[in-house]
Amino acid sequence: MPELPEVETIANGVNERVRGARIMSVWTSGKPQTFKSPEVEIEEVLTGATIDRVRRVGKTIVLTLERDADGGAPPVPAEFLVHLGMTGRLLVAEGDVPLPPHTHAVLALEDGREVRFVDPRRFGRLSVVREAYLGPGAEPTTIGVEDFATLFKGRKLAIKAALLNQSLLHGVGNIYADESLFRAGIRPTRQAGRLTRAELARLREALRSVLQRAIKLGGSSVSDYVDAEGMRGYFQIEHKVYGHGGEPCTVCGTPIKKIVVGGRGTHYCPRCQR
DNA sequence: CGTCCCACCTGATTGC
DNA sequence: TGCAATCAGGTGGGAC
Repeated sequence: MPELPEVETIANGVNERVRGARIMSVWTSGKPQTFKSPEVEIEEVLTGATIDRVRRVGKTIVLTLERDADGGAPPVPAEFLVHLGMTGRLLVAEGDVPLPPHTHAVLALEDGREVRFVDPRRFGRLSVVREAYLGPGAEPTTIGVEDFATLFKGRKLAIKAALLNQSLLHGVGNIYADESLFRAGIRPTRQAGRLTRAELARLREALRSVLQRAIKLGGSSVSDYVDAEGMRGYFQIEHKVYGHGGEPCTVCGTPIKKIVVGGRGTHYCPRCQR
């Protein structure tokens, strides 16, 4: 479901609500696939900890934890990592509101509220790490033009597939890959290593502006995405190609094509994107 | 190592 | 209406 702008919206929302709150108890569902760290370890690290802050790294929501030194506590620093997969949600709710189906973790806070992880398809992952989490790749909203160009040098795969590779840039997913390639006028099937300097510069700028605009609008709500407060985003209104296969291009009127690149549905304008 | 493809899940939508 | 096929915002592992 969520890419960088959606994850950032959720992380910021959760941060505002639970920053400084203390976790009194933890419940986990026991679905093994959901937990990248052992459930007992997650429960042990989280229970009694204070949430120092919540931020986004790539597509991962990171909760930085703090503990009193005298509590028989595990070593600081510790971070709780929430990856939402396709359908994951991280919600803050009053404890007396019934748990939605497919809830896999509940952090009960001191004041009666709960942080809940809900994920029907179970592609999401929860884990704890003992050091500051940096993510697998470079940050697309701040990367410089030189570093951006270096990422793709000598690569033979399609630029669309390269944009989705989280160990190069992290945070870019299917929607924003298609939308940034459209705005940069680059066909998704082009070999990454064969883009010109000018095209790479355009792509970096398009990516950055699309991501920042989407963050401003609270992300894209394609089907059921909602932020920590249950609010939808509005960037889907500005999608030019994603989800518009067969419709006329807003720039030239040519029908938008939908093909498969790197196993993912890929939308582009055959006239505007070369 | 780089690249490709599929499995991992459930639910919504499409098509017969 | 009913049911099967198809598709979905992501990743990670195995094959080559």
